[in-house]
Amino acid sequence: MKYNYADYVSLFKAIADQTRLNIVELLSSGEMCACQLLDNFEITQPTLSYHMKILCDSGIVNGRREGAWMYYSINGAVMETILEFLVKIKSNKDKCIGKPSDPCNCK
Amino acid sequence: MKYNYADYVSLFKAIADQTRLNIVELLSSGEMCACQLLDNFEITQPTLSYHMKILCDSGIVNGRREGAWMYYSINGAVMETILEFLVKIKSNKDKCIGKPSDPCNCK
DNA sequence: TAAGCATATAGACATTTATCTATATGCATA
DNA sequence: TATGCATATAGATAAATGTCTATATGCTTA
Repeated sequence: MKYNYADYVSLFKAIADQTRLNIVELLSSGEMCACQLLDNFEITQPTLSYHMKILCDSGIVNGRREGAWMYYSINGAVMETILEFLVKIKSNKDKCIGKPSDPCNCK
Repeated sequence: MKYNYADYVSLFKAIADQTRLNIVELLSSGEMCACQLLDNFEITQPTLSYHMKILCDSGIVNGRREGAWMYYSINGAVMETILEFLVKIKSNKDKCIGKPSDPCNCK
């Protein structure tokens, strides 16, 4: 899948929230159902549902329905995509050997 | 430096904005001064200043004053910290061989 | 020291976000 | 099929966010 700029922003937005980052951490140890997740927070069920929608829409989390239950898990491929993006940003500078520190040419 | 939970949230918040993610990408090719950055956007100088404060406060970007000018650059160590955090989240699941898929025990 | 430029801060404001309560939907089972 | 449980959606609302204009601060140089 090809990611554009706005996609990356929505990926980072998805994990730029205390509750959602916590959810992602919980899911990192394996699939969990919504009610199990809910036990870990002081939020209402509709609020969890709202957060899960944001996480699923971003692609970071996969949802799987099994009867009445929803099971959620981390999407490893999307995590990999984020990692590659950050590695690229981090290493661009390192690769640039002997870059002249251009003086600011503001008039 | 030791990072806690709220720190990671503020790191992701810092790059969870179109303008700021763009700034970070620009800085990935090396140090730039504020006025150079400003040229790349359709925002006012105070708005850039607001974004740079968020990026610097998070730690992702370093600021260096040289007379009247501010020079900004990526903080590689902090980028590395983010990467390690995401790698941990991604790999937790992979490491878990033969994990029983616990049935949901909601009553 | 006075003027000018680069950057930061303050205050106002519109938009977005996270949360709740109430209610709808949809599956399972008595 | 009627009831109950798991989850989703709608609507309201308070707080946070991103942007602007106006102004302050602070360095540099004529």
